[in-house]
Amino acid sequence: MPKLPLPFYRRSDTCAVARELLGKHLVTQIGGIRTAGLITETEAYLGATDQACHGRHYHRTPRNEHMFWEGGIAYVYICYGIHHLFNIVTHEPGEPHAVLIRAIQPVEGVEAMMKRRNYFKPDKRLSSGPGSLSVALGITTPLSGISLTGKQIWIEDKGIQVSKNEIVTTTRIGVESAGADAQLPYRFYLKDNHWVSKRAPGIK
DNA sequence: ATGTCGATTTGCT
DNA sequence: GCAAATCGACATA
Repeated sequence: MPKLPLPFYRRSDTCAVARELLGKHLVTQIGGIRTAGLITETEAYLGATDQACHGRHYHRTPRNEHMFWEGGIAYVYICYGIHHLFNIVTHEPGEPHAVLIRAIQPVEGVEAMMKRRNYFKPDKRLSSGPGSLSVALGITTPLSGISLTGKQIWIEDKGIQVSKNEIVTTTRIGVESAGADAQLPYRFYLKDNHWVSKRAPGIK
């Protein structure tokens, strides 16, 4: 199955990338183990002008350096000291845009995911939430900056069609400190899908 | 140097 | 339902 090519990521419309990633497969081949899941939930972070984005005002640090690189690479950072959050960098070099992958539905290597997570039974918590899916797929900060056309992490299009009315668009999680930008509708998830971290109020 | 807080998860009260 | 876990960035000293 072919990997999504670089032009898919190198667009300036990061929200479009975030929406189109829904229904695609996120695949990792780490430590000789292949694991994959269907992307069910994403968030867009729109660079210099987005107050919730690590790259706001083009502010550059060792942690967020990879956000400024070319679209089509991984940006992995640590949150709350323990969680490794996986993002896909979009846009041209110099514009710190990215899509946070917030949840997946396990498809391949479920046994390996359960082992990594120390679970004995499949459970929604296995990979619904950005920190937990990173553990399930074996994604850690040393992988930040690697290409998504390489041999460790990539996206595959399985031809699953996601129509507009199957996508819930709502506000991002945990960005209260971003002021007015916390209200921006930059979070997307598959309606009716079990493997989503949190549902928007009143939406099944 | 020290303290606070975050794109979160978990176990225990 | 709450608080601990504990890295990197930043503010204050």
